[in-house]
Amino acid sequence: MNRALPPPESTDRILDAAEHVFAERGFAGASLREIVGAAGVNLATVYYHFHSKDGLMAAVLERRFKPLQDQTLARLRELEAGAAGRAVPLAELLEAMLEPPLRLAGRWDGEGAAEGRDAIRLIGRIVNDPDPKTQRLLQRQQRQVRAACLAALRRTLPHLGEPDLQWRFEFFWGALAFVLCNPAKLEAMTEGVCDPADTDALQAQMVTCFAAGWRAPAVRAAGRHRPRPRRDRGRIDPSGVPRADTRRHP
Amino acid sequence: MNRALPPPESTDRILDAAEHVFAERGFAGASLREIVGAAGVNLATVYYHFHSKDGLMAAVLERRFKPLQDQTLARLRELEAGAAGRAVPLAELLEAMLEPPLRLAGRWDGEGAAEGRDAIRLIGRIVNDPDPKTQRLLQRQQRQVRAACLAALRRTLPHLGEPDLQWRFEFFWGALAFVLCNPAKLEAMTEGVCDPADTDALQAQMVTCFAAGWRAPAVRAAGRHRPRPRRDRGRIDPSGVPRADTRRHP
DNA sequence: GTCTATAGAACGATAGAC
DNA sequence: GTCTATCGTTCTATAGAC
Repeated sequence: MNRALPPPESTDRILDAAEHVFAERGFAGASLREIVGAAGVNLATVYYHFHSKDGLMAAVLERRFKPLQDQTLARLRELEAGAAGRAVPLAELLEAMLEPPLRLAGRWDGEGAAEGRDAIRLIGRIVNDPDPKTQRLLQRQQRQVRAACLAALRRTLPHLGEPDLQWRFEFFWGALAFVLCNPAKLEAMTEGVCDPADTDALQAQMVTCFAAGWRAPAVRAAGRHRPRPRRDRGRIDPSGVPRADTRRHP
Repeated sequence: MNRALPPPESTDRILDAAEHVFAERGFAGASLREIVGAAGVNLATVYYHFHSKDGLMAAVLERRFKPLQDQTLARLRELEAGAAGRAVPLAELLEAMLEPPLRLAGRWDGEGAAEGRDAIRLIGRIVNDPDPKTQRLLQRQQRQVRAACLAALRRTLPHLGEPDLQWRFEFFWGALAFVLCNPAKLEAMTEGVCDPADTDALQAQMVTCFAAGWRAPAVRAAGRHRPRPRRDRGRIDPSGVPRADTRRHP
Protein backbone atom coordinates (compact mmCIF):
# COMPACT_ATOMS: atom_id res chain seq x y z
CA MET A 1 0.00 0.00 0.00
CA ASN A 2 2.13 2.83 1.28
CA ARG A 3 5.38 2.36 -0.50
CA ALA A 4 6.67 5.91 -0.69
CA LEU A 5 6.83 6.45 3.05
CA PRO A 6 10.29 6.51 4.58
CA PRO A 7 11.06 3.60 6.90
CA PRO A 8 10.18 4.47 10.48
CA GLU A 9 13.05 5.60 12.64
CA SER A 10 14.22 3.09 15.17
CA THR A 11 12.71 5.08 18.04
CA ASP A 12 9.32 4.92 16.36
CA ARG A 13 9.67 1.24 15.68
CA ILE A 14 10.54 0.74 19.34
CA LEU A 15 7.56 2.79 20.47
CA ASP A 16 5.22 0.89 18.17
CA ALA A 17 6.52 -2.47 19.31
CA ALA A 18 6.44 -1.42 22.96
CA GLU A 19 2.88 -0.21 22.60
CA HIS A 20 1.88 -3.55 21.21
CA VAL A 21 3.66 -5.68 23.77
CA PHE A 22 2.61 -3.52 26.71
CA ALA A 23 -0.98 -3.72 25.51
CA GLU A 24 -0.75 -7.47 25.11
CA ARG A 25 1.04 -8.39 28.34
CA GLY A 26 0.79 -5.38 30.60
CA PHE A 27 3.77 -3.46 31.90
CA ALA A 28 5.01 -6.06 34.36
CA GLY A 29 4.34 -8.92 31.99
CA ALA A 30 6.19 -7.38 29.09
CA SER A 31 9.87 -7.97 28.63
CA LEU A 32 12.20 -5.62 26.85
CA ARG A 33 13.57 -8.58 24.96
CA GLU A 34 10.23 -9.25 23.32
CA ILE A 35 9.92 -5.58 22.45
CA VAL A 36 13.34 -5.28 20.88
CA GLY A 37 12.69 -8.50 19.01
CA ALA A 38 9.52 -7.12 17.50
CA ALA A 39 11.16 -3.78 16.74
CA GLY A 40 14.16 -5.40 15.13
CA VAL A 41 16.63 -3.45 17.22
CA ASN A 42 19.13 -4.21 19.89
CA LEU A 43 18.46 -4.27 23.60
CA ALA A 44 20.96 -1.52 24.24
CA THR A 45 19.17 0.79 21.82
CA VAL A 46 16.20 0.97 24.14
CA TYR A 47 18.38 2.02 27.04
CA TYR A 48 20.15 4.56 24.90
CA HIS A 49 16.92 6.26 23.84
CA PHE A 50 14.70 5.74 26.87
CA HIS A 51 17.19 4.75 29.58
CA SER A 52 14.83 2.41 31.43
CA LYS A 53 11.72 0.31 31.08
CA ASP A 54 9.79 3.00 32.96
CA GLY A 55 11.09 5.64 30.60
CA LEU A 56 9.97 3.61 27.62
CA MET A 57 6.46 3.25 29.01
CA ALA A 58 6.27 6.96 29.76
CA ALA A 59 7.30 7.76 26.18
CA VAL A 60 4.74 5.34 24.78
CA LEU A 61 1.96 6.93 26.80
CA GLU A 62 2.96 10.49 26.12
CA ARG A 63 2.86 9.94 22.40
CA ARG A 64 -0.81 8.97 22.59
CA PHE A 65 -2.18 11.03 25.42
CA LYS A 66 -1.10 14.43 24.25
CA PRO A 67 -3.06 14.35 20.97
CA LEU A 68 -6.10 12.84 22.67
CA GLN A 69 -6.06 15.67 25.18
CA ASP A 70 -5.55 18.35 22.58
CA GLN A 71 -8.35 17.06 20.41
CA THR A 72 -10.82 16.88 23.26
CA LEU A 73 -9.94 20.33 24.58
CA ALA A 74 -10.21 21.80 21.10
CA ARG A 75 -13.63 20.21 20.57
CA LEU A 76 -14.84 21.53 23.91
CA ARG A 77 -13.61 25.05 23.22
CA GLU A 78 -15.28 24.93 19.85
CA LEU A 79 -18.57 23.88 21.42
CA GLU A 80 -18.42 26.54 24.12
CA ALA A 81 -17.70 29.19 21.53
CA GLY A 82 -20.62 28.08 19.40
CA ALA A 83 -22.95 28.05 22.37
CA ALA A 84 -22.23 31.73 23.06
CA GLY A 85 -22.81 31.64 26.79
CA ARG A 86 -25.65 29.15 26.79
CA ALA A 87 -25.19 25.58 27.95
CA VAL A 88 -23.85 23.17 25.36
CA PRO A 89 -26.37 20.45 24.38
CA LEU A 90 -25.66 17.20 26.19
CA ALA A 91 -25.40 15.03 23.11
CA GLU A 92 -22.74 17.29 21.66
CA LEU A 93 -20.70 17.19 24.84
CA LEU A 94 -20.87 13.41 24.85
CA GLU A 95 -19.77 13.25 21.25
CA ALA A 96 -16.88 15.58 21.93
CA MET A 97 -15.67 13.33 24.72
CA LEU A 98 -16.12 10.20 22.64
CA GLU A 99 -14.75 11.24 19.31
CA PRO A 100 -10.99 11.34 19.97
CA PRO A 101 -10.72 7.91 21.57
CA LEU A 102 -13.17 6.41 19.10
CA ARG A 103 -11.31 7.79 16.16
CA LEU A 104 -8.14 6.26 17.52
CA ALA A 105 -9.87 2.94 18.15
CA GLY A 106 -11.46 3.06 14.73
CA ARG A 107 -8.15 2.95 12.98
CA TRP A 108 -8.82 -0.70 12.68
CA ASP A 109 -8.15 -1.72 9.16
CA GLY A 110 -6.24 -0.09 6.39
CA GLU A 111 -2.71 1.17 6.81
CA GLY A 112 -2.94 2.37 10.40
CA ALA A 113 -4.22 -1.12 11.16
CA ALA A 114 -3.26 -2.33 14.57
CA GLU A 115 -1.85 0.98 15.75
CA GLY A 116 -5.01 2.45 17.10
CA ARG A 117 -6.14 -0.79 18.59
CA ASP A 118 -2.93 -1.29 20.52
CA ALA A 119 -2.97 2.28 21.74
CA ILE A 120 -6.51 2.00 23.02
CA ARG A 121 -5.93 -1.36 24.59
CA LEU A 122 -2.90 0.01 26.38
CA ILE A 123 -4.82 2.99 27.66
CA GLY A 124 -7.49 0.64 28.93
CA ARG A 125 -4.81 -1.32 30.72
CA ILE A 126 -3.24 1.56 32.52
CA VAL A 127 -6.39 3.42 33.56
CA ASN A 128 -7.17 0.33 35.60
CA ASP A 129 -3.68 -0.08 36.98
CA PRO A 130 -3.51 0.81 40.67
CA ASP A 131 0.25 1.20 40.65
CA PRO A 132 0.89 4.63 42.19
CA LYS A 133 3.56 5.56 39.69
CA THR A 134 1.23 4.86 36.79
CA GLN A 135 -1.61 6.68 38.47
CA ARG A 136 0.39 9.83 39.04
CA LEU A 137 1.40 9.89 35.41
CA LEU A 138 -2.16 9.32 34.27
CA GLN A 139 -3.67 11.83 36.64
CA ARG A 140 -1.32 14.56 35.57
CA GLN A 141 -2.24 13.87 31.94
CA GLN A 142 -5.97 13.75 32.46
CA ARG A 143 -6.38 16.57 34.94
CA GLN A 144 -6.99 19.35 32.48
CA VAL A 145 -9.38 17.46 30.22
CA ARG A 146 -11.32 16.17 33.16
CA ALA A 147 -11.76 19.67 34.57
CA ALA A 148 -12.89 21.02 31.21
CA CYS A 149 -15.43 18.25 30.70
CA LEU A 150 -16.82 18.62 34.19
CA ALA A 151 -17.10 22.39 33.85
CA ALA A 152 -19.13 22.05 30.68
CA LEU A 153 -21.26 19.30 32.17
CA ARG A 154 -22.05 21.41 35.23
CA ARG A 155 -23.60 24.06 33.03
CA THR A 156 -25.48 21.56 30.90
CA LEU A 157 -26.74 19.51 33.83
CA PRO A 158 -27.42 22.04 36.59
CA HIS A 159 -29.85 19.70 38.32
CA LEU A 160 -27.02 17.37 39.37
CA GLY A 161 -25.09 17.84 42.56
CA GLU A 162 -21.35 17.41 42.53
CA PRO A 163 -21.32 13.77 43.68
CA ASP A 164 -24.05 12.84 41.18
CA LEU A 165 -22.10 14.44 38.40
CA GLN A 166 -18.77 12.90 39.23
CA TRP A 167 -20.07 9.40 39.94
CA ARG A 168 -21.80 9.35 36.57
CA PHE A 169 -18.76 10.89 34.93
CA GLU A 170 -16.70 7.96 36.19
CA PHE A 171 -19.35 5.52 35.00
CA PHE A 172 -18.99 6.98 31.55
CA TRP A 173 -15.25 6.55 31.29
CA GLY A 174 -15.40 3.18 32.93
CA ALA A 175 -17.92 1.93 30.42
CA LEU A 176 -15.90 3.29 27.54
CA ALA A 177 -12.63 1.82 28.75
CA PHE A 178 -14.28 -1.51 29.39
CA VAL A 179 -15.61 -1.99 25.88
CA LEU A 180 -12.66 -0.41 24.12
CA CYS A 181 -9.70 -1.87 25.87
CA ASN A 182 -10.51 -5.52 25.42
CA PRO A 183 -12.18 -5.95 22.05
CA ALA A 184 -11.55 -9.68 21.84
CA LYS A 185 -13.32 -10.22 25.11
CA LEU A 186 -16.27 -8.06 24.13
CA GLU A 187 -16.79 -10.02 20.96
CA ALA A 188 -16.46 -13.36 22.72
CA MET A 189 -18.72 -12.42 25.62
CA THR A 190 -21.49 -11.06 23.42
CA GLU A 191 -20.99 -13.88 20.95
CA GLY A 192 -20.59 -11.44 18.12
CA VAL A 193 -23.63 -9.32 18.96
CA CYS A 194 -21.39 -6.35 19.76
CA ASP A 195 -18.71 -5.63 17.21
CA PRO A 196 -15.90 -3.69 18.87
CA ALA A 197 -14.76 -2.44 15.48
CA ASP A 198 -18.11 -0.78 14.90
CA THR A 199 -17.25 2.49 16.58
CA ASP A 200 -20.31 4.16 15.12
CA ALA A 201 -22.62 1.76 16.91
CA LEU A 202 -20.59 2.19 20.06
CA GLN A 203 -20.81 5.96 19.86
CA ALA A 204 -24.56 5.87 19.28
CA GLN A 205 -25.13 3.50 22.18
CA MET A 206 -22.90 5.47 24.53
CA VAL A 207 -24.59 8.76 23.67
CA THR A 208 -28.07 7.33 24.02
CA CYS A 209 -27.40 5.48 27.23
CA PHE A 210 -25.48 8.19 29.04
CA ALA A 211 -27.48 11.14 27.82
CA ALA A 212 -30.49 9.49 29.46
CA GLY A 213 -28.51 8.37 32.48
CA TRP A 214 -27.03 11.80 33.10
CA ARG A 215 -30.37 13.52 32.68
CA ALA A 216 -31.89 11.32 35.35
CA PRO A 217 -32.75 13.15 38.56
CA ALA A 218 -30.15 13.69 41.24
CA VAL A 219 -30.01 11.07 43.93
CA ARG A 220 -31.53 12.51 47.09
CA ALA A 221 -28.61 12.85 49.46
CA ALA A 222 -29.62 10.15 51.90
CA GLY A 223 -27.77 10.32 55.23
CA ARG A 224 -24.58 9.33 53.66
CA HIS A 225 -22.19 6.68 54.84
CA ARG A 226 -23.68 5.31 57.95
CA PRO A 227 -21.45 2.27 58.36
CA ARG A 228 -23.60 -0.58 56.95
CA PRO A 229 -27.19 0.57 56.72
CA ARG A 230 -28.03 -1.40 53.62
CA ARG A 231 -31.49 -2.81 54.06
CA ASP A 232 -31.52 -6.59 53.82
CA ARG A 233 -34.68 -6.82 51.84
CA GLY A 234 -36.18 -10.29 52.14
CA ARG A 235 -32.98 -12.21 51.93
CA ILE A 236 -33.00 -15.89 51.32
CA ASP A 237 -29.48 -16.52 50.22
CA PRO A 238 -27.82 -18.68 52.83
CA SER A 239 -24.41 -18.54 51.20
CA GLY A 240 -22.61 -15.51 52.50
CA VAL A 241 -19.34 -14.29 51.22
CA PRO A 242 -16.80 -16.31 53.20
CA ARG A 243 -16.51 -14.82 56.65
CA ALA A 244 -13.62 -13.85 58.80
CA ASP A 245 -12.37 -17.36 59.29
CA THR A 246 -10.34 -16.42 56.31
CA ARG A 247 -7.85 -14.11 57.86
CA ARG A 248 -4.48 -12.69 57.25
CA HIS A 249 -2.31 -13.51 60.21
CA PRO A 250 -3.35 -15.44 63.32
CA MET B 1 -11.78 -8.98 68.29
CA ASN B 2 -12.59 -12.52 67.26
CA ARG B 3 -10.53 -14.60 69.62
CA ALA B 4 -12.35 -17.92 69.64
CA LEU B 5 -11.78 -18.63 65.95
CA PRO B 6 -9.30 -21.33 65.07
CA PRO B 7 -6.16 -20.06 63.36
CA PRO B 8 -6.54 -20.05 59.59
CA GLU B 9 -5.15 -23.02 57.75
CA SER B 10 -2.05 -22.34 55.79
CA THR B 11 -3.94 -22.72 52.52
CA ASP B 12 -6.29 -19.92 53.56
CA ARG B 13 -3.43 -17.73 54.65
CA ILE B 14 -1.81 -18.30 51.28
CA LEU B 15 -5.02 -17.49 49.43
CA ASP B 16 -5.51 -14.30 51.42
CA ALA B 17 -1.96 -13.18 50.86
CA ALA B 18 -2.11 -14.07 47.18
CA GLU B 19 -5.35 -12.19 46.75
CA HIS B 20 -3.76 -9.11 48.26
CA VAL B 21 -0.55 -9.25 46.27
CA PHE B 22 -2.27 -10.14 42.98
CA ALA B 23 -4.65 -7.21 43.51
CA GLU B 24 -1.78 -4.88 44.28
CA ARG B 25 0.66 -5.88 41.54
CA GLY B 26 -1.31 -7.85 39.00
CA PHE B 27 -0.59 -11.45 38.12
CA ALA B 28 2.60 -10.87 36.18
CA GLY B 29 3.87 -8.29 38.63
CA ALA B 30 3.33 -10.45 41.68
CA SER B 31 6.04 -12.79 42.87
CA LEU B 32 5.41 -15.92 44.85
CA ARG B 33 8.13 -14.83 47.22
CA GLU B 34 6.19 -11.76 48.24
CA ILE B 35 3.10 -13.90 48.71
CA VAL B 36 4.74 -16.53 50.86
CA GLY B 37 6.41 -13.79 52.85
CA ALA B 38 3.05 -12.20 53.62
CA ALA B 39 1.48 -15.57 54.35
CA GLY B 40 4.29 -16.63 56.63
CA VAL B 41 4.80 -19.92 54.86
CA ASN B 42 7.48 -21.51 52.79
CA LEU B 43 7.80 -21.25 49.06
CA ALA B 44 7.45 -24.99 48.60
CA THR B 45 4.13 -25.00 50.45
CA VAL B 46 2.54 -23.07 47.63
CA TYR B 47 3.67 -25.61 45.09
CA TYR B 48 2.53 -28.46 47.28
CA HIS B 49 -1.01 -27.07 47.56
CA PHE B 50 -1.47 -25.29 44.24
CA HIS B 51 1.39 -26.71 42.14
CA SER B 52 1.98 -23.55 40.11
CA LYS B 53 1.49 -19.80 40.06
CA ASP B 54 -1.38 -20.29 37.63
CA GLY B 55 -2.98 -22.81 39.93
CA LEU B 56 -2.74 -20.39 42.83
CA MET B 57 -4.44 -17.66 40.85
CA ALA B 58 -7.20 -20.02 39.75
CA ALA B 59 -7.81 -21.03 43.36
CA VAL B 60 -7.90 -17.40 44.49
CA LEU B 61 -10.47 -16.53 41.86
CA GLU B 62 -12.63 -19.57 42.38
CA ARG B 63 -13.00 -18.83 46.07
CA ARG B 64 -14.56 -15.46 45.30
CA PHE B 65 -16.45 -16.04 42.09
CA LYS B 66 -18.51 -18.98 43.22
CA PRO B 67 -20.31 -17.14 46.06
CA LEU B 68 -20.81 -14.07 43.92
CA GLN B 69 -22.40 -16.18 41.23
CA ASP B 70 -24.58 -18.10 43.64
CA GLN B 71 -25.81 -14.96 45.31
CA THR B 72 -26.73 -13.26 42.06
CA LEU B 73 -28.47 -16.31 40.65
CA ALA B 74 -30.41 -16.76 43.88
CA ARG B 75 -31.51 -13.13 43.87
CA LEU B 76 -32.63 -13.40 40.26
CA ARG B 77 -34.60 -16.57 40.87
CA GLU B 78 -36.21 -14.93 43.85
CA LEU B 79 -37.25 -11.93 41.78
CA GLU B 80 -38.61 -14.04 38.95
CA ALA B 81 -40.61 -16.11 41.40
CA GLY B 82 -42.05 -13.00 43.03
CA ALA B 83 -42.97 -11.52 39.66
CA ALA B 84 -45.12 -14.53 38.81
CA GLY B 85 -44.71 -14.38 35.06
CA ARG B 86 -44.66 -10.61 34.71
CA ALA B 87 -41.47 -8.70 33.97
CA VAL B 88 -39.32 -7.88 36.97
CA PRO B 89 -39.09 -4.12 37.66
CA LEU B 90 -35.88 -2.67 36.30
CA ALA B 91 -34.66 -1.15 39.56
CA GLU B 92 -34.92 -4.50 41.30
CA LEU B 93 -32.94 -6.23 38.57
CA LEU B 94 -30.25 -3.62 38.85
CA GLU B 95 -30.09 -4.01 42.60
CA ALA B 96 -29.86 -7.77 42.30
CA MET B 97 -26.89 -7.43 39.99
CA LEU B 98 -25.23 -4.84 42.20
CA GLU B 99 -25.75 -6.25 45.63
CA PRO B 100 -23.31 -9.18 45.70
CA PRO B 101 -20.28 -7.26 44.49
CA LEU B 102 -21.18 -4.22 46.54
CA ARG B 103 -21.59 -6.25 49.68
CA LEU B 104 -18.15 -7.71 49.10
CA ALA B 105 -16.67 -4.30 48.41
CA GLY B 106 -18.43 -2.86 51.42
CA ARG B 107 -16.55 -5.05 53.80
CA TRP B 108 -14.33 -2.12 54.27
CA ASP B 109 -13.78 -1.62 57.91
CA GLY B 110 -14.24 -3.88 60.89
CA GLU B 111 -12.79 -7.33 61.07
CA GLY B 112 -13.10 -8.33 57.42
CA ALA B 113 -11.27 -5.10 56.69
CA ALA B 114 -9.15 -5.36 53.62
CA GLU B 115 -10.50 -8.71 52.49
CA GLY B 116 -13.39 -7.49 50.43
CA ARG B 117 -11.41 -4.65 48.99
CA ASP B 118 -8.63 -6.91 47.80
CA ALA B 119 -11.10 -9.35 46.31
CA ILE B 120 -12.91 -6.64 44.39
CA ARG B 121 -9.72 -4.99 43.24
CA LEU B 122 -8.49 -8.31 41.96
CA ILE B 123 -11.70 -8.95 40.09
CA GLY B 124 -11.41 -5.52 38.55
CA ARG B 125 -7.91 -6.41 37.47
CA ILE B 126 -8.72 -9.62 35.76
CA VAL B 127 -11.92 -8.59 33.99
CA ASN B 128 -9.72 -6.15 32.11
CA ASP B 129 -6.93 -8.60 31.45
CA PRO B 130 -6.78 -9.62 27.79
CA ASP B 131 -4.67 -12.68 28.51
CA PRO B 132 -6.53 -15.56 26.82
CA LYS B 133 -6.00 -17.96 29.69
CA THR B 134 -7.52 -15.50 32.15
CA GLN B 135 -10.36 -14.73 29.80
CA ARG B 136 -11.33 -18.36 29.35
CA LEU B 137 -11.41 -18.84 33.08
CA LEU B 138 -13.48 -15.71 33.59
CA GLN B 139 -15.86 -16.45 30.76
CA ARG B 140 -16.59 -19.92 32.04
CA GLN B 141 -17.36 -18.47 35.46
CA GLN B 142 -19.55 -15.64 34.24
CA ARG B 143 -21.44 -17.40 31.51
CA GLN B 144 -24.38 -18.56 33.56
CA VAL B 145 -24.91 -15.33 35.47
CA ARG B 146 -24.63 -13.31 32.34
CA ALA B 147 -27.25 -15.40 30.57
CA ALA B 148 -29.62 -15.16 33.53
CA CYS B 149 -29.27 -11.39 33.77
CA LEU B 150 -29.78 -10.90 30.07
CA ALA B 151 -32.82 -13.16 30.00
CA ALA B 152 -34.47 -11.14 32.77
CA LEU B 153 -33.50 -7.86 31.12
CA ARG B 154 -34.99 -8.93 27.81
CA ARG B 155 -38.37 -9.32 29.42
CA THR B 156 -38.11 -6.07 31.36
CA LEU B 157 -36.82 -4.04 28.44
CA PRO B 158 -38.63 -5.45 25.39
CA HIS B 159 -38.10 -2.23 23.43
CA LEU B 160 -34.37 -2.90 23.14
CA GLY B 161 -32.86 -4.91 20.35
CA GLU B 162 -30.17 -7.42 21.14
CA PRO B 163 -27.22 -5.15 20.32
CA ASP B 164 -28.73 -2.30 22.32
CA LEU B 165 -29.23 -4.56 25.29
CA GLN B 166 -25.78 -6.10 25.25
CA TRP B 167 -23.89 -2.88 24.60
CA ARG B 168 -25.58 -1.27 27.56
CA PHE B 169 -25.11 -4.41 29.62
CA GLU B 170 -21.37 -4.13 29.03
CA PHE B 171 -21.46 -0.43 29.90
CA PHE B 172 -22.97 -1.35 33.22
CA TRP B 173 -20.31 -3.85 34.24
CA GLY B 174 -17.57 -1.64 32.88
CA ALA B 175 -18.74 1.27 34.97
CA LEU B 176 -19.01 -0.88 38.06
CA ALA B 177 -15.61 -2.46 37.63
CA PHE B 178 -14.05 0.91 36.96
CA VAL B 179 -15.21 2.54 40.18
CA LEU B 180 -14.84 -0.56 42.34
CA CYS B 181 -11.52 -1.96 41.32
CA ASN B 182 -9.40 1.08 41.92
CA PRO B 183 -10.78 2.91 44.93
CA ALA B 184 -7.64 4.91 45.60
CA LYS B 185 -7.74 6.31 42.10
CA LEU B 186 -11.43 7.18 42.30
CA GLU B 187 -10.91 9.13 45.46
CA ALA B 188 -7.88 10.94 44.10
CA MET B 189 -9.46 11.75 40.76
CA THR B 190 -12.66 13.12 42.25
CA GLU B 191 -10.70 14.83 45.02
CA GLY B 192 -12.83 13.15 47.63
CA VAL B 193 -16.18 13.96 46.05
CA CYS B 194 -16.81 10.26 45.44
CA ASP B 195 -16.11 8.01 48.38
CA PRO B 196 -15.48 4.47 47.13
CA ALA B 197 -16.31 3.10 50.57
CA ASP B 198 -19.79 4.57 50.34
CA THR B 199 -21.35 1.63 48.58
CA ASP B 200 -24.84 2.95 49.27
CA ALA B 201 -24.18 6.08 47.30
CA LEU B 202 -22.60 4.01 44.56
CA GLN B 203 -25.60 1.71 44.39
CA ALA B 204 -28.04 4.61 44.24
CA GLN B 205 -26.08 6.34 41.51
CA MET B 206 -25.68 3.17 39.47
CA VAL B 207 -29.37 2.32 39.69
CA THR B 208 -30.47 5.84 38.82
CA CYS B 209 -28.04 6.29 35.97
CA PHE B 210 -28.50 2.91 34.32
CA ALA B 211 -32.21 2.55 34.87
CA ALA B 212 -32.59 5.74 32.85
CA GLY B 213 -29.90 4.74 30.37
CA TRP B 214 -31.40 1.33 29.75
CA ARG B 215 -34.90 2.72 29.38
CA ALA B 216 -33.71 5.07 26.66
CA PRO B 217 -35.02 4.23 23.19
CA ALA B 218 -33.25 1.69 21.04
CA VAL B 219 -30.69 3.10 18.65
CA ARG B 220 -32.11 3.00 15.15
CA ALA B 221 -30.02 0.42 13.34
CA ALA B 222 -28.17 2.74 11.00
CA GLY B 223 -26.42 1.04 8.07
CA ARG B 224 -23.87 -0.52 10.25
CA HIS B 225 -20.14 -0.60 9.85
CA ARG B 226 -19.40 1.24 6.71
CA PRO B 227 -15.63 1.65 7.09
CA ARG B 228 -15.22 5.26 8.28
CA PRO B 229 -18.50 7.06 7.76
CA ARG B 230 -18.31 9.19 10.89
CA ARG B 231 -19.45 12.64 9.93
CA ASP B 232 -16.79 15.26 10.52
CA ARG B 233 -19.11 17.91 11.76
CA GLY B 234 -17.48 21.31 11.42
CA ARG B 235 -14.03 20.26 12.36
CA ILE B 236 -11.41 22.80 13.17
CA ASP B 237 -8.86 20.71 14.97
CA PRO B 238 -5.85 20.36 12.73
CA SER B 239 -4.05 18.02 15.12
CA GLY B 240 -4.65 14.48 14.09
CA VAL B 241 -3.47 11.45 15.94
CA PRO B 242 0.27 11.73 15.72
CA ARG B 243 1.72 10.33 12.62
CA ALA B 244 5.12 8.84 12.52
CA ASP B 245 6.84 12.20 12.85
CA THR B 246 6.38 12.51 16.59
CA ARG B 247 9.68 11.30 17.76
CA ARG B 248 11.79 11.37 20.81
CA HIS B 249 15.11 12.84 19.89
CA PRO B 250 15.67 15.12 16.94
C1' DG C 1 3.12 -32.17 54.93
C1' DT C 2 6.67 -28.95 55.74
C1' DC C 3 11.12 -27.49 55.33
C1' DT C 4 16.18 -26.14 53.02
C1' DA C 5 18.63 -25.69 49.13
C1' DT C 6 19.18 -24.94 44.54
C1' DA C 7 18.50 -25.69 39.72
C1' DG C 8 17.66 -23.30 35.39
C1' DA C 9 15.93 -19.66 32.99
C1' DA C 10 14.63 -14.91 32.20
C1' DC C 11 14.92 -10.45 33.57
C1' DG C 12 16.56 -5.22 33.74
C1' DA C 13 20.49 -2.84 33.18
C1' DT C 14 25.53 -1.73 31.92
C1' DA C 15 30.34 -1.79 30.09
C1' DG C 16 32.97 -0.98 26.40
C1' DA C 17 34.43 -1.90 21.46
C1' DC C 18 33.48 0.14 17.07
C1' DG D 1 24.56 5.77 17.73
C1' DT D 2 24.73 1.03 17.39
C1' DC D 3 26.42 -3.23 18.52
C1' DT D 4 28.12 -7.71 21.55
C1' DA D 5 28.71 -9.58 25.69
C1' DT D 6 27.71 -10.06 30.22
C1' DC D 7 26.79 -8.76 35.12
C1' DG D 8 23.93 -9.39 39.00
C1' DT D 9 19.43 -10.19 40.35
C1' DT D 10 15.06 -12.31 40.62
C1' DC D 11 11.98 -15.40 39.12
C1' DT D 12 9.22 -20.09 38.85
C1' DA D 13 9.75 -24.55 39.87
C1' DT D 14 11.83 -28.88 41.82
C1' DA D 15 14.70 -32.29 44.45
C1' DG D 16 15.18 -34.42 48.53
C1' DA D 17 15.90 -34.47 53.77
C1' DC D 18 12.98 -34.75 57.79
